[in-house]
Amino acid sequence: MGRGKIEIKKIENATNRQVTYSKRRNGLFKKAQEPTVLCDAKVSLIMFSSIGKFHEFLSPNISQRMGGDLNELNIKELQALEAKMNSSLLAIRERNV
Amino acid sequence: MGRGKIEIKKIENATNRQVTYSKRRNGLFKKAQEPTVLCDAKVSLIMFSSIGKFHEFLSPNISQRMGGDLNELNIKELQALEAKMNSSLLAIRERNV
DNA sequence: AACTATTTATAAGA
DNA sequence: TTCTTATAAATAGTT
Repeated sequence: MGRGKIEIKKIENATNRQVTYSKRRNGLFKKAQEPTVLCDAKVSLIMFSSIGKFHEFLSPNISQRMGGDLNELNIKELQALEAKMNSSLLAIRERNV
Repeated sequence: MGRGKIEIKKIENATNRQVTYSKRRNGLFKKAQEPTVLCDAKVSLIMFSSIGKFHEFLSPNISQRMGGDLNELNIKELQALEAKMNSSLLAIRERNV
């Protein structure tokens, strides 16, 4: 990466840490989106920065994506998972975390 | 990437699609783990392959990670989010999706 | 599973 | 913050 290899350890300077977080968040979101297209995968990605800022990526509706491959019971479980995650995310958004 | 640029569109061959899913899942999990160390971030990553196989990455306990930076109300919200996600994940694991 | 030619991501600098 | 660019890292196609 960049101008020379880095160690994977906490970046102590808060400004540099935030800059790296933003850059890597962008990269990670792109890397999360691509297999949803290439591989017909479902991906849910939730991130909090060290100062508690919240970001998420969710691939499109899970029952549409998985519809041909899973039986009806599994689809219901997946929908229940998605509903619970969505309600949790809504709760946290309302608190403006 | 690799031997020539690729288009981001669904890989039609099922074997190639599964191979690419596995390679990219490994890469994505590494990319998800690094900012938890570098940037003191919290990351939750959930993936389903096109055949419904489930994989996840969760960074360590959120209240420990965020403890110094958020007020008590925010910590409780985050713990509630984590608890709901964990119960959802447990439910889906029990169905062996 | 491993290799490797290329593309992609990104750390540091401007 | 946004852009550049030198270098490290990821990976598609191949073996």
